[in-house]
Amino acid sequence: MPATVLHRPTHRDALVLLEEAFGDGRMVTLFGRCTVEYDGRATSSLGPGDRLVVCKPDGTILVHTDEKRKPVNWQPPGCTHRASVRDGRLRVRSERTTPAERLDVRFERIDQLSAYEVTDRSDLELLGSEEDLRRRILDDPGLVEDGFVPQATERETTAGPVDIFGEDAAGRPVVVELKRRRVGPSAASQLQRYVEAVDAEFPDEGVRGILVAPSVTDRTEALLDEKGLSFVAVEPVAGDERSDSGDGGGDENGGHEEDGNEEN
Amino acid sequence: MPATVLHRPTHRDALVLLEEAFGDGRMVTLFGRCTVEYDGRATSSLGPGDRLVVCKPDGTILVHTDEKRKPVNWQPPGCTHRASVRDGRLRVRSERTTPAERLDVRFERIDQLSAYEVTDRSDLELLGSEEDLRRRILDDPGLVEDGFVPQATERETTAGPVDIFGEDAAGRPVVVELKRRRVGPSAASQLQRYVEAVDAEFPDEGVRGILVAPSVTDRTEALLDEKGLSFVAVEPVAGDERSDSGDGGGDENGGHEEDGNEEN
DNA sequence: TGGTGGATGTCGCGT
DNA sequence: ACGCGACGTCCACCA
Repeated sequence: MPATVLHRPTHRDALVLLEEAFGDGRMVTLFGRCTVEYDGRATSSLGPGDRLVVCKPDGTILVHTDEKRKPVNWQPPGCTHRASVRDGRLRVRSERTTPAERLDVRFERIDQLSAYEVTDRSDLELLGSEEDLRRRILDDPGLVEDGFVPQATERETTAGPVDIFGEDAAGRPVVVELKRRRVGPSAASQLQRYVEAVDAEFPDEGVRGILVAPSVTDRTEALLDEKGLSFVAVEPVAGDERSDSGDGGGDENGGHEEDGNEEN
Repeated sequence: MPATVLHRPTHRDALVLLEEAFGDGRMVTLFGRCTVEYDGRATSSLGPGDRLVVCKPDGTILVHTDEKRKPVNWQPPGCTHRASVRDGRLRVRSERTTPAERLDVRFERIDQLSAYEVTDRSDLELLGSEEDLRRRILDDPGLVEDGFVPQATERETTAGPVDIFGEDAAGRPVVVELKRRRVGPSAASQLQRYVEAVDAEFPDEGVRGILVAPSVTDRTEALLDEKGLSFVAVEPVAGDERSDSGDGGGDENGGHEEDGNEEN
């Protein structure tokens, strides 16, 4: 029984299924009119409205409105959720400690409650992260600069770990900070902190700092100049100069389409 | 009709309701076994598994597994979603430009499809943000330092906007950076950037920088010292010294409870 | 458990 | 549209 659904259940019927599902480790979705109160790292209050509430077996709760990618309220994994009926109304409460946080969802009307058996899970494979950029640089250090020799990754300094530490053609220490996308001032400051820390380790050796990213903003460029730091433009993945390549077919007719010969 | 649900629909039946719902501006949830491909700012691939897919009328798509608060895949608001059936299988595609991004969800099995009419919406009221901390300081500048006089908020500098700009008792310029929670090295660097920028505006006036937050990490403390910056401990909301007050009742018995006299 | 930094971060606000 | 910084950021990793 992969999915159970109750249409416009009473609050008591909803309670029964909810507790069953919480016990089973099933994922639950609730849709209806509700209010939400949160207290913990901050405090928030949300008046009545129609929302989708998702309860995961790992303790996560999400409250979604019809807009935006982020939930309007939530509780992170590891929380304990509990359902009850007060004054004839369903209430879902989620709590945790460290930090102490509580979320209450009170339903005025329940349109639908579903419980899902979740069995399978695959791992996400992702390409284009900073990790991929690092691999690219280590494969071909010349992308940073001719004669650059990487010596360590995540090298510890008093200011924190340096993405890539190495030497330039002249044998001077080089600190490389990697970013997978266009960067702002904070990246320049981060690099500067690392360079200062390494500079204290290697006095009078003229430690250099190089920011490697697809691009930088103007203000960041100025900041780098000011601090004597460099910038080198590299994309996180090889052929990716945002060339908008691919999509070689004029398909994608809108409307109601059933079956189609186009691959992809 | 606030909620429509199809239990184990055929892929074609699902298609019909999906397109109807996309057209109506209804919110949709799909549960079933699917694969997900994403290409855009990065590239990702997710093998078969049981997931909850949420499609919002504003163009948002979320793909949730049974774990974690963040969706394993998603598309932000403003995207265009479209459903089709290929080789007898439902596919939901979401696309946008700037940046060019595409998400494909292909279903192997559909356990449930629901469409919800979302009518009402209230605004979230939140307490304890940096904004609240700012109000606290402006109400009582002595929290920062005796004799501190705020002169401007969000004051522009070449390095960006300063949270609170003012003068100390001796008439020296003061840059205040606010953080609602315990801070790390990046906040110290941010303050330093602002102080340098203001210092260039007021040469030889000895511009001061003060970080106002609940607390700082050790390394950040050292960083502040090194740069001649100060730290002042202030909570974002008044009575909030994380005193763990309240909860003055031994209620909260677990288990199946229907109705209860406890308020709250 | 806390520190540190990445993220397809998202989001709002200003230019 | 881009720049910039906040966020109840979340999250993995590591001491």
